[in-house]
Amino acid sequence: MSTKKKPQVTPTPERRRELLATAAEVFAAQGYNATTVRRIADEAGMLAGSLYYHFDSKESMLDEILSTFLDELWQGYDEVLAAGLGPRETIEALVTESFREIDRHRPAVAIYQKESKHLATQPRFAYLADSQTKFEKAWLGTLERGVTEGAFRDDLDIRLTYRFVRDTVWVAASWYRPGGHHSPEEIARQYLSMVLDGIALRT
Amino acid sequence: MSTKKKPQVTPTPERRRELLATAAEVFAAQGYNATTVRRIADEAGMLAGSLYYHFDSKESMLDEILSTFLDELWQGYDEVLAAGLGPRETIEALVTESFREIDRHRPAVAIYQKESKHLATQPRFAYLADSQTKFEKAWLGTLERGVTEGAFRDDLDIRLTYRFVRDTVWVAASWYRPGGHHSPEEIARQYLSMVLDGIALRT
DNA sequence: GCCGTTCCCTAACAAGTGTTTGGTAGGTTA
DNA sequence: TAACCTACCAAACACTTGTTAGGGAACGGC
Repeated sequence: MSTKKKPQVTPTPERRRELLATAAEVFAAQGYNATTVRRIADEAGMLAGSLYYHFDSKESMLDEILSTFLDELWQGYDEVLAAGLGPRETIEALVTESFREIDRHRPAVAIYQKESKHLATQPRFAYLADSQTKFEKAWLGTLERGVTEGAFRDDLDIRLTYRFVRDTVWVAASWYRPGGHHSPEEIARQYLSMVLDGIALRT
Repeated sequence: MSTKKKPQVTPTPERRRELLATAAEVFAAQGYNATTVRRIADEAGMLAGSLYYHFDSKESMLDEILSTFLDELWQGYDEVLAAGLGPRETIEALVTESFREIDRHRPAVAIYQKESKHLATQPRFAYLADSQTKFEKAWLGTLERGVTEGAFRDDLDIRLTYRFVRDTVWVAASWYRPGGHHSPEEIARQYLSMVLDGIALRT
């Protein structure tokens, strides 16, 4: 009468990632603080207390979600930055890589967008602030290099430009859905086209 | 022995706006769900229960903050849309007006950005969904008109363009601080310059 | 002086929160 | 068969949450 259940849900390291994935999904949808561990457990088909067999706190789930994402992000970024490309090509590669990360870690990116600002003040999440500093150095540095080398306009406030480019890319995580009309690369291509050349028709 | 207190803090309708302003500030900084009424009361220099003399719930504070903001926003938008401007001029006016609203209602905008998505599902906040529909109609319509009239490029996914423009503008609320280097109008000018003409140097 | 209004405090409530403890079904190993 | 480990459940814990009820100080009008 009862629904048949798989005798063994999944091997242990796999199961952990599954639970983190569902937790990330709920965190992204409802917000971290608005999400109860009972809700996560519900979504995972178990009871709240059972989560504590796999993780030692709700916060450590969030921690693992964010740090895993950032690790992979910087793996990609560092590769791009070490390639020795020109400013324009570097920006293009960074934007493309960013959209790939959004494609792979959409919930994590959404959580990062919403919560990182006030999380970064807590010691446990200090790496968020570190990452942001590193992030700004990479992007802003590339833009500045682009201005001196004549690739980018010099009549704009460079910090405004930085925030402009940064935000346009990462906010996409709030509406992006994997399996949509466009691939991450296609979205990156069009975004780059808009950011670099504008949406107005050249006359 | 007790600290001297102002006999009357402020007249009654003024006081209400003061409390909403501090509440909005805390909501924006910490997130709505992460904010306790005790924290708001603390910031306002009173105890939690005392807030309920002015408002009947925490949710109604949020409601009033958001609806007040949206009312004023649409007042400005409707004026622009009724002016009968061309597509490019309409976009310029909408962007400028948006940055003015961010300047005036920064906390409300930040809250709206973070919470509107999952608030819109609740009946009480149905007006958020309505507003978003109206918003999309105005912006997307203007962009489409601009494409057919030859003001904007026709080789871009128009919905992608819409989200691009919309996001670049409103995300600014997350970093904007009134009294900074640039006025809202100056920020709007530079943003429009980037969105319309791009950040790459024309050759 | 008395009354009423405004605005806040004190103290508590019930519901919901993250977390812990002890137990146990089922599989694997010896 | 016995011992053991994995992955979960059942039930409770301490605490925080939004909210309420009753009271009281300050002040103005009469």
